[in-house]
Amino acid sequence: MARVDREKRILETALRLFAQYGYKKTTIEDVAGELGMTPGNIYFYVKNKKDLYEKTVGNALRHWRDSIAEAVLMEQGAKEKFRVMAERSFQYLRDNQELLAVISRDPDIFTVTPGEDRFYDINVGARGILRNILTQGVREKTFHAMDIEGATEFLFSVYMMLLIKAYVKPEGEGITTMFREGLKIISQGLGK
Amino acid sequence: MARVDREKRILETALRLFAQYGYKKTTIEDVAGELGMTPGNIYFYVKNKKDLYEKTVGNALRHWRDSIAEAVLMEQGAKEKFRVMAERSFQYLRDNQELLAVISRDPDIFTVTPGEDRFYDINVGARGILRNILTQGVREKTFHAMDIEGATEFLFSVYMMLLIKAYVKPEGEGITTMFREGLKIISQGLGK
Amino acid sequence: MARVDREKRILETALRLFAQYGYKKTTIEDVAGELGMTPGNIYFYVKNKKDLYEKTVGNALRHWRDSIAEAVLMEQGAKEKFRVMAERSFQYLRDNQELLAVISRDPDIFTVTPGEDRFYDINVGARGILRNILTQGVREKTFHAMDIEGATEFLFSVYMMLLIKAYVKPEGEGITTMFREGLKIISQGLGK
Amino acid sequence: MARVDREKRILETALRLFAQYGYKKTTIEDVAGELGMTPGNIYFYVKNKKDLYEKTVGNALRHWRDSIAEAVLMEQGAKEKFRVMAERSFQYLRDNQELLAVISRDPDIFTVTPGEDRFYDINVGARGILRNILTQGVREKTFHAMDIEGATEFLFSVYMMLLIKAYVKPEGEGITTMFREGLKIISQGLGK
DNA sequence: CATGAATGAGTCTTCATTCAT
DNA sequence: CATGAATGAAGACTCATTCAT
Repeated sequence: MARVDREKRILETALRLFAQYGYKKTTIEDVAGELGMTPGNIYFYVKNKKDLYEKTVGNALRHWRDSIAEAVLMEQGAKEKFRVMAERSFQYLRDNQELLAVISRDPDIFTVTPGEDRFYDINVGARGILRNILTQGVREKTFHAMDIEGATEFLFSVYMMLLIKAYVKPEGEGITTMFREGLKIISQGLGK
Repeated sequence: MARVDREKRILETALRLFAQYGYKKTTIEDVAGELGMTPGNIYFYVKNKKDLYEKTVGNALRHWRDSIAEAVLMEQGAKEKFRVMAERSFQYLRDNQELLAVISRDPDIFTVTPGEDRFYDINVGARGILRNILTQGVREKTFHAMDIEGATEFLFSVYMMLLIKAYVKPEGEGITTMFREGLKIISQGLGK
Repeated sequence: MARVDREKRILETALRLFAQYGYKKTTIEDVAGELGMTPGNIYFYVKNKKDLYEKTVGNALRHWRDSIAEAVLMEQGAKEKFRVMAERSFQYLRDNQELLAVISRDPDIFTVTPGEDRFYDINVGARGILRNILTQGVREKTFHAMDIEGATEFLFSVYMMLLIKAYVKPEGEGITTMFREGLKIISQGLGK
Repeated sequence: MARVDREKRILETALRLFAQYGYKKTTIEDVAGELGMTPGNIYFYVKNKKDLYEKTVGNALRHWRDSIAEAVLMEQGAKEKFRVMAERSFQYLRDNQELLAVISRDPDIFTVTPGEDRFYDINVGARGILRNILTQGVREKTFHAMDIEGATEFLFSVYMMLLIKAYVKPEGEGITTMFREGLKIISQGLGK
């Protein structure tokens, strides 16, 4: 029990530091120091610096994806599901801006490279949620007919970009109008 | 003359290496070696590594912006200008993927932070082109009424994102359908 | 009983690992892991890493020496004894190549340093067997007259070297002809 | 000129330290400190710690081999050449016991592994000298007929072993008689 | 007896930067 | 202008060893 707790604390601390300083500038010593332990001891829980990073990000992504999936499950219609998905993502990342900062520094996290993907299953899961909603919407005739794969990828990317802009680099209030306009354009383009 | 030429060669080489390896992993020695000179000598042209990076990126961005401005000037209608702007960006970056790769690694390049902006004037110029087109389109009633600032920011970001996806991280042919679907949604949302 | 058994298993495992990786690269954790125990627990049976090494080697050398002594006891003539000694060494080490590998990595094992010798008594015992045979051979006039001490040391060293070459670093079949030629030269030089 | 000199000094110092402490326990800092330079600067001349070791040993072996080759060239008959080769090796290593110590710690230096050999050409060269002498001796009927390859390998190994015993681990005066007896046996076995 | 966890001292290696020549 | 050489500070990683539980 204790072991798992300590590992959890390490991953949380690492997430915060990676978010703040980036991979290169975050040292193992930083992480250890913050937790009142020694650098060497980190290696008891983690193989590598890279391993620490990957465990940290994977962990955070998994929580995020699960939170969204859970929220979507409670709705019925495609439009509702789409709205809830957007809202929950928005809220979740508002409360977990460290994850967002890490994503913004390393957008390859969401790149589904054919073959060797660091977070393959998580990525597949995240896109799967969106894909299901679009599929349902087209079937219900709530959405225009569309190429599901392409639209999924596009919306996923646009949405992540918007969130990053919104939270990570808040350029004054301009962000709000950008948001509003962007969603308007997307909605007009998407729905019937 | 010689001095300027040599500086130009340095910036070109640096761009290629920053694009390929990123800021941290590109060493001054890499740049020097590629040019057949010594690390020490680089410091004759540049104050430090960060200075080299900023000169390199600024230089490349300026060329890009000028190329687009020039193309837009030749057209009359807003729709035409919009189309030409998109096309020229597309072509220019197809031929200068190094710039794109650098942008993709450091998206803050386009963040217009009030006050301390590394590439403030270039960013203002680039957005200015798009803003003018949208303004003209709304005036001509070719486009829906919209909040110009917000829409500019949104479209600018989406377009950069699409280009990065297209050129920097080509995920097979999936990118093509994503492109098609994305543009369709945007067009439906934008035009009347 | 249990205690002794566990210690025995530790020494056997350690021998295998020291043989494969050498002293420095063999970690206490390696040994413990191989046995399904923890590094800390090793220290219950052994004072030190060095202590582990010395117990391990000493143990293996003792078995080897005893096996040879036993075989030699069964023969009468010096020539027979010499032959049996060589054969038994050959066979024993063929079945215990780990010991050989350790010797080959740390030939000082056989160095009889006056005073502080890690394996003094074992070394004395091993050479004693050979010395007795030579002494008997000279007395029986089966062998040339010789300086017993010098010849013992020489033959002991050559024989160990041959075995190491044969088993530890088999350089293809070249080793066979080297063996044949070497023994021929030695025999011609030794016997009448 | 200066560069080569400094590299030479590094290799000489490294040889002394590797001889005294072995590969693992010799630190880059030791080498640098001994020369009044910083660890980092060593890496200006050498890629790696392993690279330093290999350059060091290769350099020393080459000198040794050349010295012997030179001496052998001055003699005519096979017996003379054999004697001179032995003598010169003996003398050379008496004056360069650091090389000998390194060899004794890492006998694989002389292992001609099929394919990837760290000191392949030097090994081939060294054995070549001995092989030529044996060939000539057999042709001149000064030596018994023999398998040249096998005999070369055997004598090479025995000789190296004797030298190591003689210089690296001098076990009192016993070594002298061992030497005498060993050479007597070998000579009786070799010559007619 | 055994273990999990922690420590601390070492060691290699990288690289931006400087500067005498 | 250019170079070769040097520095110094940082940072990742290893592992023997200890000890409370």
